[in-house]
Amino acid sequence: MSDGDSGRKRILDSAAFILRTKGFGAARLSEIAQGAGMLAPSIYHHFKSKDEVVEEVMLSGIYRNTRHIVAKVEVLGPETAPVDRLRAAIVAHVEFLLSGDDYSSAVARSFGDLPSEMKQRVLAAYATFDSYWRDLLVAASPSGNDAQTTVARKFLIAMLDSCPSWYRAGRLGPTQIANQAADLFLGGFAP
Amino acid sequence: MSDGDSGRKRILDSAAFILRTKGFGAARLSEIAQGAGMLAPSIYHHFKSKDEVVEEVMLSGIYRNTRHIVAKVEVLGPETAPVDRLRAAIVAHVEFLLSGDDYSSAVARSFGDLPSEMKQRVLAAYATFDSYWRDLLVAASPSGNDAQTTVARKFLIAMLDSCPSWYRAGRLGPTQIANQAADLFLGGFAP
DNA sequence: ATATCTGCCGAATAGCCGTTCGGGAGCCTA
DNA sequence: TAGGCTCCCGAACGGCTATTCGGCAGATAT
Repeated sequence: MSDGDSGRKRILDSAAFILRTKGFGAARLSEIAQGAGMLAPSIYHHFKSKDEVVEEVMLSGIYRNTRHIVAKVEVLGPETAPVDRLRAAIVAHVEFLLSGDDYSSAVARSFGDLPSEMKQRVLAAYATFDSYWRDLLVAASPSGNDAQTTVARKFLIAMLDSCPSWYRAGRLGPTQIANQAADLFLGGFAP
Repeated sequence: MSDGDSGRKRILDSAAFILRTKGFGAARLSEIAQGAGMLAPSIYHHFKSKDEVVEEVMLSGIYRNTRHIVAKVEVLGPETAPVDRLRAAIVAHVEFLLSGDDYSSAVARSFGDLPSEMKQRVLAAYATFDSYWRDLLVAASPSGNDAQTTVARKFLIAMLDSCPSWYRAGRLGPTQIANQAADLFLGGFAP
């Protein structure tokens, strides 16, 4: 959010921050504008509506989150065990969320509250993200049961996405939380 | 929500349903009133403000959810292993959420979006619920590490609370989902 | 210097939503 | 019959918010 950035980017950065911290329902255009160093009407010079700003934040969040995870997984050798690929994805997702990326956190926080019309449009982009997780889980699944991995995926993503809502910088760093998430999901709490 | 109920209860039931399905940010007083079979101003005969309605829904949701879980756990004999007590709690929580209790689902969905002032008040009631989980986890924890069980608790509750947002009645019933949640959390995905 | 384009502001508007107020219908009590 | 109480409605108000519009400063170009 430095002053050198273009007005458009400043608006998106500010909106991502607001959506992450306050959620969609409490995101006011005036506050987004303030974070971008301008007043509310000035936003309309860059965007057609408030919803357009929000939608672009959501799409950016999904894209960059997906890119980050895929990169961290695919950097592993092709002979890496599926479980280790899944572990890498979990760690990458949590670290990305907790490292302070407002866009991905905004998605985790506000996606469920989006107006249904916008939600369906964003869902198309989300499908890429979702199916990547599906492939990872299916490959690593011992049982191979389809319904089970689907439910497990829902649980996993909900679990990981909750991080930004309760994590506070303290004794445990993002990497430790990320590894614990992987241990917990893969190995269980009381094996 | 039958017609025989008092106006006050009809309002609370309707509000719980709205909060569960649309979330706090999109909950309109007019829609709550409509679900209760009346018009918006009539609500003020029973409650002082919209926030008061919401707060009572949250408190009821927490109370009845806690009661339900505690009952299902404490019915087990005193010699039941801690892991089995934890398992019973997980199953009870998921079943309660998915059985269609709007109050507990409303808490799971809308608690994070509450205005901070109300949130702190509700948090006091939530502490009972939270500490019960803490005790269950500590007792069942193999490591006994405090920070680890705290993080595990956050992950667990987030995981379970997400159920109402993605569950659709179909092949898998609430009980099956509940058992799978317990298996997943306790045993892990790829042990 | 004139014209033009970009990026922003000030003022104003329209709509939605929570809230207030006065009153009316039904019912119980005396 | 008269009074009072419960529960609800109709109308209206005020505040907040997204949005529109006209204009102005600064940079750039001609």
